[in-house]
Amino acid sequence: MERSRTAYVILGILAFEDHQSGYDIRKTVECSVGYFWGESYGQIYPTLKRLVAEGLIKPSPPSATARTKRQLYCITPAGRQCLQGWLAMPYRDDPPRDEFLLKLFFGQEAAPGVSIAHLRTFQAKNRRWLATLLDLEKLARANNSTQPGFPFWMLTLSFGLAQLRSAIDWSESALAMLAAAESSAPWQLPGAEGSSQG
Amino acid sequence: MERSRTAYVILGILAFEDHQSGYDIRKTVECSVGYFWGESYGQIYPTLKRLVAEGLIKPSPPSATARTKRQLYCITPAGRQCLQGWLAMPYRDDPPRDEFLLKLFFGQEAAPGVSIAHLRTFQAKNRRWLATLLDLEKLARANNSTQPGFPFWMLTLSFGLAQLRSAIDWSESALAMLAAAESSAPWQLPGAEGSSQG
DNA sequence: ACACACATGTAATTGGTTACATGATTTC
DNA sequence: GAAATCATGTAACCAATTACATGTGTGT
Repeated sequence: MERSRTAYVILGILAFEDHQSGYDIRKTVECSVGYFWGESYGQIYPTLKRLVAEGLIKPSPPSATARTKRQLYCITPAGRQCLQGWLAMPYRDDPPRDEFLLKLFFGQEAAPGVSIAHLRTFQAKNRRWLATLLDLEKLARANNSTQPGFPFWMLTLSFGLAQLRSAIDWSESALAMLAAAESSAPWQLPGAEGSSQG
Repeated sequence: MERSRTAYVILGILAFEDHQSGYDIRKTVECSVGYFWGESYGQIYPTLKRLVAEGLIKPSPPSATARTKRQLYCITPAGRQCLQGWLAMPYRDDPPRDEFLLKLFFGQEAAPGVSIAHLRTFQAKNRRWLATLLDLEKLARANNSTQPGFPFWMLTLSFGLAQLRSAIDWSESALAMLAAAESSAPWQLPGAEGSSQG
């Protein structure tokens, strides 16, 4: 019963905006749930066919005004029901995987400066994300605030903002700590030449 | 050059504590980086063999006091160097994947109460994690505070604590919001019978 | 006609989990 | 010596990415 979650993402996206192509769906995913979910074409197109075969979505007839051959889809009642069923099931936690934290954890084994560099990258990425989400928020408030799903979108958005702010704050103090430690005590590395001066 | 990260996790673990078996390593992973990384046996054992073949780790001879046949390993100088090389490379961001947020995002399509239930689960899980990390922190401060890697461990730990606290705070307000919305306006679902009172 | 971006699709690969099978140690 | 747990390993499977191949529309 439990299949690839790509199917449900597609259903979810089509549920609040019908008549999208695979390409459209990918883009919609990117700029709505992109902060916490991703889908690739290699996953989307096959799934679209399967969903059609199962009657959960159907190709929508090209509208009179359409001047391209792109295949658009819309969700069927069965599709909505399927989506609803999935939503009601307990969510599953994907295995945690954060390579940044992993490298930081092993920081003692790294050459001097490595962890600081990672931290700076991390900080920059998080700031960029923060800016993106803030833009998105403004945009959403302006254009979509009457949509029925709006409160839920805002919820996930505010989660992202909170996490990012907390991550950025943490990275500040972490950087301060590492910088202080490095200048005061350029620690020995078991197998690295201790030459690079502070 | 870039291979499965399992290899580096193993190297990293052995780098600060030698003479561990595959089983040990798994356990060590779980209770050190478990908050943000996981490894399965199916991944660890084959990798151990490969690492031996490549000379990055080696089986340690059973000590005189050992009374079991478990195979222990230690890291070689080449292994340390390999680890160091990997640590110095930019970390890669794994594709984001958070099913909880996904379901919350589609909350409008869900039956009443579903999102609230997910939120409560989320909150409970986060509180449990928080307790776990706090325990871990106490333990680490008591036993390992003189270890050279300690500052880095604390860094990842404090990151986890900050993220969890922010997540819990958010979940409080999110729950409040949803509860208010549900009681004031039990919204219509497009395809659900609108019977359930309150 | 040509170039370029838009759009769709597929095949190969992979990193990883799960489930299963089995052996070794301890405990009662 | 039977049961329970510790420990090692493998085989099957799977979701998902990547790279690639190709078609389609648009602007010049």
